[in-house]
Amino acid sequence: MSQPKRPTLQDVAELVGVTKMTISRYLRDPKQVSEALHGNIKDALDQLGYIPNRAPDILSKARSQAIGVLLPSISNQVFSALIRGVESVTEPAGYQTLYAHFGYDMLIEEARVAMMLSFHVDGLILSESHHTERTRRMIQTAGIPVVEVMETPDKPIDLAVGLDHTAAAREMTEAMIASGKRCIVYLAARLDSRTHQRIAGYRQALGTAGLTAHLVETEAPSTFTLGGKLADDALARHPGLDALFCTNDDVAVGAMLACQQRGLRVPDDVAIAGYNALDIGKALSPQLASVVTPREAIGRVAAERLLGRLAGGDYPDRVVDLGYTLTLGGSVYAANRA
Amino acid sequence: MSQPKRPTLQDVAELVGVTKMTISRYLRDPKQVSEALHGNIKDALDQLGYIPNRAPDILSKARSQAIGVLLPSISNQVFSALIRGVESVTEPAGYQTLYAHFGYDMLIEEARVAMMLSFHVDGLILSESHHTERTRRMIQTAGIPVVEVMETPDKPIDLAVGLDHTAAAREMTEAMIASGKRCIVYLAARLDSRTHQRIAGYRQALGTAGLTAHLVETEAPSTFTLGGKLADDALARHPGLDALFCTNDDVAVGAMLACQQRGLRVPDDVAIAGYNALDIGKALSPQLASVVTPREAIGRVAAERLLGRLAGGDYPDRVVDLGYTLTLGGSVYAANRA
DNA sequence: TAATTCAATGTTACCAGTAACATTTTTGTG
DNA sequence: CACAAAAATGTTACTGGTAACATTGAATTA
Repeated sequence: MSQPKRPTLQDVAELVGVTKMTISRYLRDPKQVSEALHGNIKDALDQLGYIPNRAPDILSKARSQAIGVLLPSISNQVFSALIRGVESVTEPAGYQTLYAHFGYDMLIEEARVAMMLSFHVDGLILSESHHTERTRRMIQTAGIPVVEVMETPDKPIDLAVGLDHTAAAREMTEAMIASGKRCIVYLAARLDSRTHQRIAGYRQALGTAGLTAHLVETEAPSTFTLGGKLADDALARHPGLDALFCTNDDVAVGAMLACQQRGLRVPDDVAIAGYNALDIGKALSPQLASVVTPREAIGRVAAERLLGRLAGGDYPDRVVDLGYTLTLGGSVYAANRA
Repeated sequence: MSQPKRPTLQDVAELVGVTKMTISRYLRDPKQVSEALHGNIKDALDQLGYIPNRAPDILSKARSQAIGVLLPSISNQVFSALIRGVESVTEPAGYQTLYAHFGYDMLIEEARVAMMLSFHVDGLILSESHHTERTRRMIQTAGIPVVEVMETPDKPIDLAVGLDHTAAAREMTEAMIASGKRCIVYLAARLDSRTHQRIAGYRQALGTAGLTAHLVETEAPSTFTLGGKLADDALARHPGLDALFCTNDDVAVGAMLACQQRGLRVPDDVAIAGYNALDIGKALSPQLASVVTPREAIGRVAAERLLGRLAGGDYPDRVVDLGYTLTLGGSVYAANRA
């Protein structure tokens, strides 16, 4: 259909009557070119519809001016704030941001990392801290900076920014115990590494208090309706339960609605806690108790450090812990109840 | 840190003792290389940690084997199914899928299209049907196939796969009227083109029935808590309202919870309808009435046609309408109520 | 056994932007 | 006005995978 092939800098240069180097300079920094040419170059660029082409200078090992972000799942509310934080830094710095997702699967992650590297991204943000050996080697070989986000791994590939999920889950469990609950069941969906860390924190708190852990778990990805099913299972298997600690807010919302539909009062009969403090929790009555994670800040700091590395910066403290807070009013402590 | 620079095909070739052309052939199709060499090549590839490099053949106008997908917002539940559909086609076909998001902003979309084109994606999937003139021109100039998804535009850039939002909203409104509702208020958030189409359908149905349209709207992006606020506003401004048609399920869930917290019975006092049929709607009681949109199918068909175009295929019927269905039981008709 | 065919591998050229260096033009100053 | 300094523009070389064509050598056939 469109016969006039994609124009090159050469085409633009010929139209203006200069060499392509001058056009290249204009594109990178107009101040390097005499003002007299600005108008002509702009017109020619516009007339031909020039589209930048990163391939040549990616090839001659300049930089791509792009960073890659790998997400376990696109369309997960948890990551929208992370992305906002990342782009609040990369955008003004003139870096493009490319996304891919790997469905919580290390082998797919490996393939996605290979793709990102095949496009010569200048840096990577990974949102998991468990990788295949080949993934680590590829990144090492590519020699680009990497930031692992969300967790605080013992052995980061390069840098890491996150929070201590074990501590957060422990503190939430302790709060439930402090409110008088004695039979706290943990509802777990997809058993990724962060879920395991949360379960560990939950177990620690129960152990210290001399209470028993009860897990109701599934490999299925978490959804609201799954939360309802898990709550039903928990009530059937542990009739004496007086609290549910859910691995995330999706499950918690489903669980809370299911409990209320059975006529159980929250938090008096059953306390319920979630994780991540999504907006939906605030729309419920009582409001959902949850762990507030600093996702936007994590994205921002991760991007700052990544770009810092690209600028030659050094970060001796390779792992940053940005902490968390708890919102307990509502479905755990009745105090703030509407 | 890693001084041994990224290995090239040349490095691998020298290790094996052949030319890089042989390695290139092995990578693209091992059958083209004698079996005797397979083991050696594999070992060398592994030992050096070779990472594919798309820049050279992108440059020499071969293809990138990647397609770009532009989403209004990453982390929107609506698009997870779309992506699943897309990748169910692109993955087996050996195409990589790159994502970017533009926050419902045509100018940001323009920048993202430019980025995708600067990386020489072979095709694009756009999830909006309104674009800047420059965006259209760039795509035209690049000469790559494009599929616009979700809507059924009158003048697609190239191909389009979606559904008729006006008809869907009209039918949902008609169903509410048929159930006896007379004062149906539309709750609208972010006024993107699909929202406008839905509002048009809502107005058509009301007009035909001789009823009056009432809009409560905001430019803010939709959230669950926003749904609650909009419902409160609607109840204050239209005390006689007996139904709420919400522009999407997020708003509808917030609205329904807010109504129930005020002691209103759903659907007897207030019927509530959403749009998109997300999982959360099924966790509510009564279940949320909604418009079921074939998002996964849209993604699949869009990707099939995009790859078809790349293979030289032609599609005289440029726009495909994949339809919709309504789920009415629950928050509109009490019939299926739990 | 010579001629033919084909599989396996090698050779060459190419893509387009830009870093580094070279040259030309303009500006500034005594 | 001459000459140095600075600004503007030009020239050259480089990047690495692969299409297209060339060559080699082994197998097959008349």
